[in-house]
Amino acid sequence: MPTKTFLNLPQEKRAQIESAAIQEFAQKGFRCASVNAIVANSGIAKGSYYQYFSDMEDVFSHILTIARQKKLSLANELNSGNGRDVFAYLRFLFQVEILFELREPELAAIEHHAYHENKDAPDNANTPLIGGASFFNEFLVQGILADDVATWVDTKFAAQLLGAVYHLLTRQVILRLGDTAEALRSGEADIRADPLAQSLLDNLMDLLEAGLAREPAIRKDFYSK
Amino acid sequence: MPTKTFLNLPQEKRAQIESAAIQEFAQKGFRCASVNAIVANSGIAKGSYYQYFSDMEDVFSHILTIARQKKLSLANELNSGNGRDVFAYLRFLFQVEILFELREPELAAIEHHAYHENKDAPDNANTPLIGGASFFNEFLVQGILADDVATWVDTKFAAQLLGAVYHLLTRQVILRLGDTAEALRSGEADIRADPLAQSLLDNLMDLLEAGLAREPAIRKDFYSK
Amino acid sequence: MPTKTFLNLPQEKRAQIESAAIQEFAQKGFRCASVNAIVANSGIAKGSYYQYFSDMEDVFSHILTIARQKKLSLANELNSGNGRDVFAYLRFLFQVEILFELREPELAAIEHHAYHENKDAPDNANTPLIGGASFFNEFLVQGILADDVATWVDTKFAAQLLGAVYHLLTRQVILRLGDTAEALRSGEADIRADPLAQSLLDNLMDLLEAGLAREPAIRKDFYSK
Amino acid sequence: MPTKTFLNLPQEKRAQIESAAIQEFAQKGFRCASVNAIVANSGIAKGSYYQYFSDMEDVFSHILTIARQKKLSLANELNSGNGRDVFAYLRFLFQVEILFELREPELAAIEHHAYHENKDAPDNANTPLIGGASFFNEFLVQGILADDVATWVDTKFAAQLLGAVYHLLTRQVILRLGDTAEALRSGEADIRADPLAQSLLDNLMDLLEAGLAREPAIRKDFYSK
DNA sequence: TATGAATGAGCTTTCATTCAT
DNA sequence: CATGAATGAAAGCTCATTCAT
Repeated sequence: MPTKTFLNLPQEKRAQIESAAIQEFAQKGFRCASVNAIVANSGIAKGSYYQYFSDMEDVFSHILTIARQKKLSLANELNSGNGRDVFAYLRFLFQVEILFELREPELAAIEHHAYHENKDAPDNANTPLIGGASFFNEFLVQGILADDVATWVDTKFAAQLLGAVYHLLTRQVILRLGDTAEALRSGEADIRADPLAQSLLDNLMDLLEAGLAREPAIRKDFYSK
Repeated sequence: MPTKTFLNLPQEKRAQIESAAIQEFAQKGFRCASVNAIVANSGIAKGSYYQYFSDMEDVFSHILTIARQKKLSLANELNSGNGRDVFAYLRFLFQVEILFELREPELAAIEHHAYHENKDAPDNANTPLIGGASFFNEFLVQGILADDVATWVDTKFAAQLLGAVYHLLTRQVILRLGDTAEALRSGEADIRADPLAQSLLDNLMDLLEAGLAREPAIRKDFYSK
Repeated sequence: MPTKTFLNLPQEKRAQIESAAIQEFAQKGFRCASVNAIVANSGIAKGSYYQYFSDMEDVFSHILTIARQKKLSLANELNSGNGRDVFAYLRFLFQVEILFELREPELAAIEHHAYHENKDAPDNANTPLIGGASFFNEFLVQGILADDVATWVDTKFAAQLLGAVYHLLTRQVILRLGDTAEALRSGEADIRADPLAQSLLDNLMDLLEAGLAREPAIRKDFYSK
Repeated sequence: MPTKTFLNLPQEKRAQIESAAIQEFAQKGFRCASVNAIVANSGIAKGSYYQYFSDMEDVFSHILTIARQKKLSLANELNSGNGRDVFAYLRFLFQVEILFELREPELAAIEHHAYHENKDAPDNANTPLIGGASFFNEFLVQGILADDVATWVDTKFAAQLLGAVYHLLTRQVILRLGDTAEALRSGEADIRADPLAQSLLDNLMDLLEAGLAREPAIRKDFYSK
């Protein structure tokens, strides 16, 4: 955890340092990140860095926490209510991730790195980790209980699948968005209403849902309509 | 590309160097790999390294080519004939990948690293890249033509999905294999006949196929049998 | 000398700081001691250190003074009266040193360090330095005057010898004490009465006394045989 | 142990590096010695240092070996034959040490540091360690066997005494030598013949010998008188 | 062609000291 | 008076690369 010294820093300075760290981690991931680069980009003295953080892990998990919080607040911002079925919620989660990737591409990149390096922030952090394997496992278990997900599904296995999709496919969605991406990023367009985004999400959800939902045949009818 | 000097090296010495590089890349990936470590583990002189390779990229793509070849020969070894439909072939591909991960864990790790770092070997390489996005895209296109894959499927999109699964889920399968893994690795057991392995593959294919195949309802009948 | 500010500190706080410094000097000696370590272990602010002491020398000689005082009070505690001859007194001094090493091992270590680094506290200190060369020289001079020490003895020379023994042999004595050491340390046993301790002191004194006493000629005769 | 690279260095360069290391260790001892200082004084690149030595221990024990060898060759140079009794040999050893201190003051200082920091070179070194506790212990055991040393002497204990004297008193002897020191150092005067040196040695030996020789009882009688 | 010594920039980390609050 | 944030120099050590042999 960052030292009290760091947490008491004037907002501006703190942001500067965090931004430098984010930039570094986004480019190089945790394993190749360099203290020197962070120090150089944040404009602080080298000695100061070590008064704020004990080591690289320290900064990294701090940044991951920031990422979680940002994503969480984005989710809250986007949330239109509850009472949705599991797949609707999954769709919602993907929307959040897409927006997160658009608005905070560096933080998203860091989370992806963390996912592949198995460097998720420790579980004891207050904010839950959206997109991790255990998150999706719990999600699927709930889905089965709610009768949304087929009982034959191996939840741990499928959770891995969802995790993979979550971390690798949203980027693909964004590539397809083209100019719309900028509009979504700036808030000019609403992802919940944008036709292109929704059509891409349809596509993604079909891929997943048809394999997970109880009655894919019904939707097939819909598509073949 | 490695220099002619390197390619003319006695087989044994070449293997030594390649092995050292493989070990290094498997541990640290491309970005964090160190020349020093490779040289130290290969028992060659520091200067020799620079006479064999122009830079780190050079070694890396050479190793990737080796990985491709090893996987390809494994595929050939496992291949029992043709005439299969697309999903049977996909199932076959996963079997190959699982075996590859068991037999050449370091090379597999390197491929995964490469996949996530977007460091696939250049396209001009002779051997095709099994598991890349363009590979799966072509695969799905053929699937549609063969009437195995639903026409509504966005192939590029689904190819990404397959890639993600391919690189992230085989490891999960292996975890489930338990002791069987060793038997498969040693050749004592045949993955094409092993009940546990096949049951896990069923699981995996169901997840994918039900979402991709034309008539998932039919299989549902099978499961509910 | 520590600043007035330091000397006016509440007893408890002062003790805390001194204890931290003692610990540091005992471990690393004067030359390798670190300001950071002292500050960290004493729980005071970094800036405060520089308000209490001008530099490292300052702390060090302050600690040496403490050591002298502690040893002196130990000597007084142990002292059973006067009127002893010089060798009896020397024996007494060794007892003090042994007890000091047992009861204040860190302070003793610091004194040893100081002795070998020629970092005795400055002479202007009020408390005399037991164990220094000039102390033993004066001691021997008195011994000659009292007719206890042979006149042919070069006092400055022999003082060095006593100093060396004093700083290097007491530790050896302690090693021989075994379990008795703990009893002496705790006060459970009295060094003046303990048979093992006294026997070791006999040994030590024999080594010294036989060489310092009045009539080497007798022994000379023996050698010239 | 220094690397082969170092041992193959041109004599001149090696000497330069060793000299820098010697200077550093003589000033600061092992614990406070700095790689940077050695590098700076030897005129080599920082990277080169680490190609020669693995760490500070490495250089240090190399230097200690040099010291032993130099002292040994000095002993051989000075040696006038054998068949001496133990005390004559001890006297010889002190002569060697005094000359060593005069001719190689830095190496001598390093040995003293090592003695007090318990950093003697490992025993597996080929050259024996003159002046260590185990050396003197063996020496005294031989003395008893040869009937030169009194049987009541606790050899381990007395060995510590001799070690202390050896490392702390020779310097004192040198202080007394005054101008003669320079003559001895340059070889102009022979320590074996110089009256002042011999008289100081007489003094030193009297101090030791009278305490170690056969018949303390005689002196005891004197004291009990 | 093979070698491995040489190098200085770079790394992470600790240091003693200052100074505004 | 007490504080502790700020700092840059310096610590030990690794790095990729060159080049003379």
